[in-house]
Amino acid sequence: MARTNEEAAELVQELADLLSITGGDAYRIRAYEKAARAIVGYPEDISGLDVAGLKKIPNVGESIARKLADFNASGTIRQVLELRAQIPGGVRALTAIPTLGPRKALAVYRELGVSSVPELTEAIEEGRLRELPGFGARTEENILHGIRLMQRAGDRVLIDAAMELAEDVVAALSQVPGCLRCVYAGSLRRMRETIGDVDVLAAADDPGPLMAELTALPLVADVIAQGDKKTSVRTTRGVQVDLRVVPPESWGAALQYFTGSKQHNVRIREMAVHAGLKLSEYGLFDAASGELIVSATEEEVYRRLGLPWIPPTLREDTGEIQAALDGALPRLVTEDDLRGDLHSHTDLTDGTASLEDMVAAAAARGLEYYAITDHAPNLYMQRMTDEKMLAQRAAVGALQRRYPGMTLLHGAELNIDPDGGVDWDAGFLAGLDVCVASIHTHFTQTAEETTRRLVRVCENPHVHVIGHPTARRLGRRAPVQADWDEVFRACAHTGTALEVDCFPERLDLPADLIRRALRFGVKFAVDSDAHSPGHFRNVRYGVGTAQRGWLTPDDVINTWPLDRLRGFLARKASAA
DNA sequence: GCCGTTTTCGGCCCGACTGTTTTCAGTCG
Repeated sequence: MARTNEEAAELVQELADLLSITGGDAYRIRAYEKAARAIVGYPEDISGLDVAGLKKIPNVGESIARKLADFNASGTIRQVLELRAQIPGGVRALTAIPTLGPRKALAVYRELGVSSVPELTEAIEEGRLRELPGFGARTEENILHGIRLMQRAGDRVLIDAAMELAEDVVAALSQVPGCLRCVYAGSLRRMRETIGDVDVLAAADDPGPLMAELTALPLVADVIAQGDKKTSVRTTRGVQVDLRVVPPESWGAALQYFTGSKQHNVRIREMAVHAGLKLSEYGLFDAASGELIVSATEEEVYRRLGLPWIPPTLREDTGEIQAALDGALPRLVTEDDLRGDLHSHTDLTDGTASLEDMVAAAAARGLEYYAITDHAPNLYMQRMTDEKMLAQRAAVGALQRRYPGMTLLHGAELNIDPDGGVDWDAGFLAGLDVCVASIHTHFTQTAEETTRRLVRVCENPHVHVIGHPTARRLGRRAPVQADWDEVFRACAHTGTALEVDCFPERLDLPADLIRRALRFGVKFAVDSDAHSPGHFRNVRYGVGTAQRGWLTPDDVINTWPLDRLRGFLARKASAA
């Protein structure tokens, strides 16, 4: 169901992008963008809605509702097709390059005929770009830097896109008669933040029908390879899907093998060799006799090697095997462990849902406590004021009466200024239950400056959580540079938690830094940063990242009972 | 194009920063 909304939202967003290139009214473009975000976040599947139902989506009025009805009927939007005919798709792709927006994209297309990233790179290398009015050497340099940033993400896709694709494929294949089991494996099962290709594993005595079903899926653009054991396809969005079909008795060994990582498997196979065994995707065998020992479940395979089952999110050969041998594997935090959420937005700032709808959705998640933390005034575009904040506090208080089972917390997402200060003074901040503070500007300070900035904000007695600490956006913006050990030391010392932001393009703090911070005794908050109810779906990815950072429930303050959490929040203020 | 305790028109996401310019356009959050 999520996909319908996302496909529709993508078309509306494309409409906004194309209009911004052709030069439409800015407010109209913004209206499309707002609607697109609201559609993604809308909890209901829009495919079953008529015009009247569609108009209930925030920021969707008569005109966009009719376009969505058009989409429901035909799978596309007529105006999008018309605009695509005027502007090549490659030109829109150019606007994905950081520092290159719609106006510059149109200029290079009109003046130089450039309509793809490779053509743009070539034009820059030939020095043709700097000839255009409004362009110069620095512009060329910045664009090249932006292209490199994009290419570092390479052909990998964000985890949510890969996950939705994998779940669709698994659902389709599971329906095939003779399919005994079907799951996704590979880096997706390990919850890597970006995914190169999607690995799907199935068990069946006869692979034929499964291979046929995969190649016949509507999302398949072309078939790369097709055989008895393995079939590879590329989807219409350019993602490769590999399907492996194994006999049912090999299931455990195959799942272990295709989950990886490669490095983890190398170590595990070495252990097998030392024990006089041989491990392959078909099972664990006696090396001498070739006799099958175990293969049905992952647990059996690990156990026969003297190991407990190792969670997929830890299988990176970064110490998990030794920990398993020592009986010291962490009890990883799960989505079920989360009692609360400490970072979310409403339409008072840049969220797309009302306070009432966000709180209702939080209650539906079964949360015991939920913090509303809209943006603070220094992020000027959000137009927050003291008055709005106080009015929201009153509204939260009134709403609390309707939710006896869930405690509402009122807070804010503060902006960390270049020196480590925040939006409000101590007096105003003292009236808030919880404060997240985040970097939203000045991303290119030196490491020394950013370190000082973050340490200083930790020392603020009213700041409880540092939001998306590296401020990275995968494929869009590099992380800020800092002496992280110094920051972690300050967090531990001051009792400031670090956020694990669940947005797929953030997943910030990243797993490797989480693990490093853990050594300093830092606590964490796994937060949705939801701007609409639909964003609560992202929590699984943040939990995956937390697991990759080896976090246990005790490390994550929003798994704690409310009393313990309040103690953590209060200790900071009382230290002032 | 959306929205409305400012209600069917006239607001709406404003200000900083960068790089290119001699006064401002484009991009970003």
